[in-house]
Amino acid sequence: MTFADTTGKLARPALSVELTDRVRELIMEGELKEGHKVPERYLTERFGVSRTPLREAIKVLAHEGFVVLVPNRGAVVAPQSLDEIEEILPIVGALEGLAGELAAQHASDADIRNISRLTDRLREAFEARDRPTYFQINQSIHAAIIQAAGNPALLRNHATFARRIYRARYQANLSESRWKEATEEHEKIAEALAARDAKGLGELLREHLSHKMRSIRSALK
Amino acid sequence: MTFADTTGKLARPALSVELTDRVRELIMEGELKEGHKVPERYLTERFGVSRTPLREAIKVLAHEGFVVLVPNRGAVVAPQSLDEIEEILPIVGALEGLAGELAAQHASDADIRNISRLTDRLREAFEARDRPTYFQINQSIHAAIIQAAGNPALLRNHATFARRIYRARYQANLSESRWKEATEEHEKIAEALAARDAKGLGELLREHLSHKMRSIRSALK
DNA sequence: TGACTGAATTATGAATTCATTATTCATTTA
DNA sequence: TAAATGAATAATGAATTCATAATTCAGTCA
Repeated sequence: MTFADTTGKLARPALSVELTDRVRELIMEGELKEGHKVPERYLTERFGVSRTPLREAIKVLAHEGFVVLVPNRGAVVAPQSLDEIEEILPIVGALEGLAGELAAQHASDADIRNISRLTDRLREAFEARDRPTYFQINQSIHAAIIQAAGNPALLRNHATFARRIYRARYQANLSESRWKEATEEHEKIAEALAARDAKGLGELLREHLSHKMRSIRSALK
Repeated sequence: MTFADTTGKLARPALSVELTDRVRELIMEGELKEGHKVPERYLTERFGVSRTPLREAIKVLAHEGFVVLVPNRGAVVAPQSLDEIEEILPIVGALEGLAGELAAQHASDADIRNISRLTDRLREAFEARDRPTYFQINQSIHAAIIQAAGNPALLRNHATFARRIYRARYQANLSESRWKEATEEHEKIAEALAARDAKGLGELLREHLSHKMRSIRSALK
């Protein structure tokens, strides 16, 4: 007997899994505000479920770091302090650095072309000073590199951490000079990938994220 | 109103948190065998709890990757294939590399002396060809470096991944030549830390783990 | 007024119950 | 005999119930 699911559709996922994603979105979108309690009753009514699967979801979100459990007082949305970001962003950097090394080894030529093309568009968005487009392409590039690494556990773990600093990473205003520098770093990243320079790409990505950290730090202070 | 807990003892942690640790131990010790179902009924009776907190624990373990949820068929202990290890160990390497960089910056002088002393004892255990002691000290050194990094999120995340490959990492027999090499690497690691060479230490740790991966791969093939 | 007390209310943590889905196993049929 | 059927059994997912802890709030007293 095997669990292989050739249809992929007959059994729908457990409610708690669905709820984990939905509640996480509420936190990321800021509807559930940091420092506030997670309103169990409201959420069960909103999603039309009982407390059991919701509480399972909250346990998982606590493990991801989105909420903090307080014994006998439920869960509180974890605050997004600068300290939090200083903790998380270096981890994202280490993971993206590894992703770069793996991507340099495992990426398909199509992956590389795709990232190269995205990098060209990133440059165009910078030249046009089009921030929303820039951020969106930037995000696509980082996602594509993680994807190209071909390591599912890395992909999942990165996603968890990246989501926690999503706003800081993509909504922090960056200075003109840092913006230019970041664009140039992305071009070097695309080159290292095309050259399949694993070590170099890993190093470039770690530095890129480290610069990003510096930029956020100065913006928030 | 604040949640500060000056006593740290009055409220005991939720059952589900306790159960997460207990069940994880059962998996790590091999009592719950990979590929087998997680026996809900047996575990509730063994621990004297109801299914509710146990199932919350299982959800968290699924998120950690120790078990896999199968809709309407409960949870299965995740297999420890070579593929799994090939996925996880590089992530541990990236995290330890970061830990090294941070430790080089933030470690106290006492931390450094402690790790240096442990490294001396590691050398002695190698000279005596005392594998159990070597493995135990080895583990202490890696744990001390992560600790010294002073990043709680990194500590937690590393622990989760490290536990998943615990057996492979510390019980895989290593060859005489690799053993010698690993011991020497540890001495370089201690030196780089003493010199507070962040980049160098990060690089050394990433390489150390990468060699470990190679050693496990050849042992399991 | 303003801090304190304690009953009423509410929320939480956990056990239990219930509906649904999977599994087992005896029986039938080719 | 071997495969197929379907009733009986067991396990799962989710809702509900229950005991306990926290919070609120009216009343008391300085």
